[in-house]
Amino acid sequence: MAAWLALLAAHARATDRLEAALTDAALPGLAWFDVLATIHRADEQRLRHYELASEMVMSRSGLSRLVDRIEAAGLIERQSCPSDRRGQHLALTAAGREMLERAWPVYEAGVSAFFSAHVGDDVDVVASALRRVEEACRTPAPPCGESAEASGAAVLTGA
Amino acid sequence: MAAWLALLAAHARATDRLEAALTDAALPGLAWFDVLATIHRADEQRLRHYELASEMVMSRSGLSRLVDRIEAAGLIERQSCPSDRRGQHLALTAAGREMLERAWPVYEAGVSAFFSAHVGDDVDVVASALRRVEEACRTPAPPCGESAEASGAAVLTGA
DNA sequence: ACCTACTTGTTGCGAGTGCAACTACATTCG
DNA sequence: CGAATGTAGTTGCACTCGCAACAAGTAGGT
Repeated sequence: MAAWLALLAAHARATDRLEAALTDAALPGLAWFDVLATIHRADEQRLRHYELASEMVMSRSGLSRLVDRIEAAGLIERQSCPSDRRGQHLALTAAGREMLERAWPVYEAGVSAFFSAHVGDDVDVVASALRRVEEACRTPAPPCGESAEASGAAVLTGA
Repeated sequence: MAAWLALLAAHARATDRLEAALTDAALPGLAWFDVLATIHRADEQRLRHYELASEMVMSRSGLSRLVDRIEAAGLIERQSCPSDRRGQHLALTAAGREMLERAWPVYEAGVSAFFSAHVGDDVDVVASALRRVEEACRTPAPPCGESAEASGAAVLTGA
């Protein structure tokens, strides 16, 4: 429980600081950066809308408006998808790639200063533990319970 | 950096799940719970507004409105403070204490199911690492730099 | 005492988000 | 083929939050 409270507090403080650092550098916020970086990591540098929604933890409507804003800023563009006429590919523009390259060092330095430096040698342990948490919390609610016996809190596992 | 991404993802997924569990149980969300629990932890079960704001990571305006809502629900009450006539003490009502007792088991079970269970034996290492991060990110910008030499990213430490 | 500077909490406003409803398209089944 | 069901993305609405501006009160200097 103490660890959980520490997670909440550390996340809140660190993202606050990082956001402030990005703003000070006249760069877009974490949400924009996350979109740009996620698209950049994708295979062909482009992603379907729903793929992005599953990577980021965000509703489709929120993501739709976020994409609107980033597109209006000229950093990404919507490309109609030939194989599925209702879908769209999201791709970085040249300006988007440039922005990402410009923001990356600031982001990296911020993470280092506000997070990595204080975690120190425990970084691997922390990373793997948090990855386990993320992995376990990824499935929202598969209606048939295949994990309804682990803890006494069956109600909490999705049912 | 991988650890940072894991922190972001784990936090987002876990809080999402926990929030959903609270909603399913017809309980108030994490923010309300945080306020109630923080007041409960305080010495005389009451806190000044600004003390609460420094515990939670929230602006004064946001907190003011949040307190409005919780007070309207009858869970806390504003008491004028005798020693400082502009300030107010925030205290739990009987309904607030009852709500906290009712929410606590659900919250605890959720943290256990979505977080603690997956962290496992590394819980102490993770907790202390995250506490270090929180501690270091707490001070927003003390104008005189007493820590402007630790990393090369002097710009990021508050200046 | 009085004036200035700071602190505490509230309010107008704009920005961002989720839910539910919607359109458009795809897929499946009769 | 044609209807029913499911999926992708957008939009109306309400809600929450932070910033800047504000009223009320305190603290310090002359």
